Amino acid sequence: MRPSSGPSARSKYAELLNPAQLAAVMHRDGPLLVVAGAGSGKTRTLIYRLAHLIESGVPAGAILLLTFTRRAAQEMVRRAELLVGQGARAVAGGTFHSFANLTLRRHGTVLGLNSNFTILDRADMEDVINLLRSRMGLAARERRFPKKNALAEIISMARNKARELREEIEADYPFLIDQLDEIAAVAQAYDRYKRERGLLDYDDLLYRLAELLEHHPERQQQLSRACRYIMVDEYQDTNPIQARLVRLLAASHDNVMAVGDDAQSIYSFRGADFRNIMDFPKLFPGTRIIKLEENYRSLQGILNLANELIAGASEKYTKALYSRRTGELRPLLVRAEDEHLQSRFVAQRILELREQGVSLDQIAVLFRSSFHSFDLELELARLDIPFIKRGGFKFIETAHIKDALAHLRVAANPADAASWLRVLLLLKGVGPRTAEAMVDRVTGATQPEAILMEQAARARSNGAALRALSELLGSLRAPATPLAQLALVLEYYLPLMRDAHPDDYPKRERDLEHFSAIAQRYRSLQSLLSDMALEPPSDSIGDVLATDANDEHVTLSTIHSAKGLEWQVVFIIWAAEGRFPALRSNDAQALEEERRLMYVAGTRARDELYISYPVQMFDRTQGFVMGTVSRFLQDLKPEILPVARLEEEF
DNA sequence: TACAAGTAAGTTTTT
DNA sequence: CTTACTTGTA
Repeated sequence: MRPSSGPSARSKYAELLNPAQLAAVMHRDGPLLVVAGAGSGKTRTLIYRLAHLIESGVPAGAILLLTFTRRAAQEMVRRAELLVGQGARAVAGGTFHSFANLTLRRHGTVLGLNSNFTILDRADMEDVINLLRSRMGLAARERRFPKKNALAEIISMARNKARELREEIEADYPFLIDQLDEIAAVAQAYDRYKRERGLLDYDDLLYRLAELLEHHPERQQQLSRACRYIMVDEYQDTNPIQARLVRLLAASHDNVMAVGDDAQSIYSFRGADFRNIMDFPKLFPGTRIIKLEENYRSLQGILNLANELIAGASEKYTKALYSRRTGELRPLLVRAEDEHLQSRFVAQRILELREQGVSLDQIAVLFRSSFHSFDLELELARLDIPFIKRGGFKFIETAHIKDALAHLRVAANPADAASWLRVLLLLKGVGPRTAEAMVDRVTGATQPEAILMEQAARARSNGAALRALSELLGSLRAPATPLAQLALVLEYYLPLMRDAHPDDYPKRERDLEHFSAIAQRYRSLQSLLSDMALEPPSDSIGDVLATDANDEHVTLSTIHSAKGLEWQVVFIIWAAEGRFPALRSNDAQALEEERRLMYVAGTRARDELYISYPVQMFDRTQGFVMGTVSRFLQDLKPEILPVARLEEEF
C-alpha cells in the first residue's frame, strides 16, 4: 500500500510554501525546470519535494540528488529526514563527480576499468602533463611551448565544453594555433598514460560515465531505473557533459527536476554555460517551467542594488527580485584610503556588531580572489576576532599532505605512476630521470617492494632509504585501517619532512595531525582517497585551523565558495577595478560573469551589506596607484547605493 | 650526465 | 610561498 499524496499532503505543505514553491513540490512525473532567484527558497523547495516524494511512496534509494558540493546534498537529506524520518537517508546524493566515481567503481569493469583506479586532481594532472611535456622534448625548444598549467587548462576546457582541441584553441588560444599538433600530441599521450595506469582525472570521471551509459545499453537501463527521480541543483553551473549525463540517466523516465538561476552562473572557467539552463526544455521536451521570484532573504534595499546590477547585464534576465522585508537600511559603499584602512573598517564594524549582539557566525567577508583577504586576516588576528577562511589554497594542496597521500595512493593502486614519482623524488640522490626509470620498472610489478630491494642492493649512496621505502610498502600491504596505514607512512615520512623543511616543520606536523584526525573517520582506504580528491576539506590552510569549530567565528570566503549561503551581515572588500572585475577578465563574456559574481556576492546578505574599496592600492610594477571603484558600482544613484568616506581619525 | 642548491618571478575562481 | 629557471657540483 502506498501512502496517498492527495489533498492532505497538499494542504499540509500549503501553509509552509508559496504557490510557486508548492507547485514545484507537488510536481511528480516528467521534466521540471525551476528558475529560482537568489534567496527565493529553492533549497527549501528541493527539501520539501524530496520529502514529498518519499511520503508518497517513492523509495528513497530511487532518488538521485545532484548538488554542487556533497555537503549541500547531505544538508538537504538531513533536513528532509526531519520531515519524513530516517527513510530519507537512503537518498543517493552528491556531486556529479562523486556519483560518477561510485558508479564507475561498480560498473567500470565493462569499460576495462579496474575498480581501484586513482583519481587525479588538477595538480596531479599538471604533474603528469609536465612529465610528458619534457619527455616529448617539448620543454627545451627555441619556440616557447605552453607550460603545464596552460596545457592542462586547454585540454580540460576542451573536454568540458565537448569541443575538439582545434575548436578550443581557435576560440580561446588563437596565438597557439600553429602549435596545435604538438598540443594534440601531449593530449593524446596524457590520455594513453592515464589509461595504461588506472588514472582518472576529473573530466574522465564524467566522460567515462557517459561512455558507460552510451555504449552499454543494459547498464544504462539498469542505472536509469535505479535513479527514477533525479534532482539537479545549481543547474546553471553544469557544463555540456553534465547535461548529457542527466539526459542519459533519465532516458527511461524523464523524471528530472532541474533548479537554478541563470543570473548566478559563475563557473564558466570550468566549462559551465548558463545557456545550459535555457536549453533544458529543448533537452527535455514538454518541460514544465516554474519561476520563484519572491525573495525571503534580504531587505528590499539589498535587492534594489542586486536588480540594478543585473539590469546592467547585456543578456537580459527575466526576473526582478522583490521582498516583503522592507526597511530603512540600504547597502553602503565605503571608500577607504588604503587597503589597511579597509581592513580596519571591516574589523571595527565587526566588533561593533558583536557588541550589538550579532553572532560572529552571522557575519561574512567576501572577495573575488583568495589573496584579497591577507591583510584583513592579519588585522582580525591582531584583534583576536576568530575567523575561518573558505576557498583559496587548501590544506590538502600543501606539499606535505600531498606527500603523505602519495604513499597511500601507491599502496592502493601500484600502477599509479604519478604518485610513485612523487614518492621517489623525496629520496636523496633521486631526481626526475632516476625516478622515471624506477617508476617504469615498479608500476608493472606485482611486488613493487621487491623491485625496490633490488635497486637498493645496487645503489651507491641511498640504499638505506630505498630499503626503508620498500619495508614501508610491504607493511602497508597488510590489512589495516586507513588511520593505521597513515601512521606507518608518517613514521617513514616525518624524518624526511623535517630534513626538507627545517624551518617550519612543526606547522606541517600539525597539518598532518589534522589529516590523521580526518583519516580516523574512514574505514576503507579507497573511500578516504576518493574523498580527498573529490571533496577535500574546504578549510584553507593557516593557524585558523586550530580554532575550535564550535566557537563563533566570522567567515572569510571567496565568492565562489559562498555560493548558496547567506549571512545577516556581509562585507564585500576590494570592489575596485583591476581586482573585481579581475584584471584578466577583459573580454565581454568574462566581464558579464564578473558582474554576475558581484550579484551573487550582494545577494548573500540578509540585512546589512557593506561594499568597500581602497583609494590607494599597491601594484607590484607601478607602486601605489589610484584605486577606482568597480565599474559595476559606478554611476549608481545614492538612493540605491550611498557612499561613505572613511575619515582620518578612524 | 644528472642532481642540488640558489635566485628570480608570479599568483582567479574549483570538481 | 610556491614554481621555473640558472648556475654549481659529484
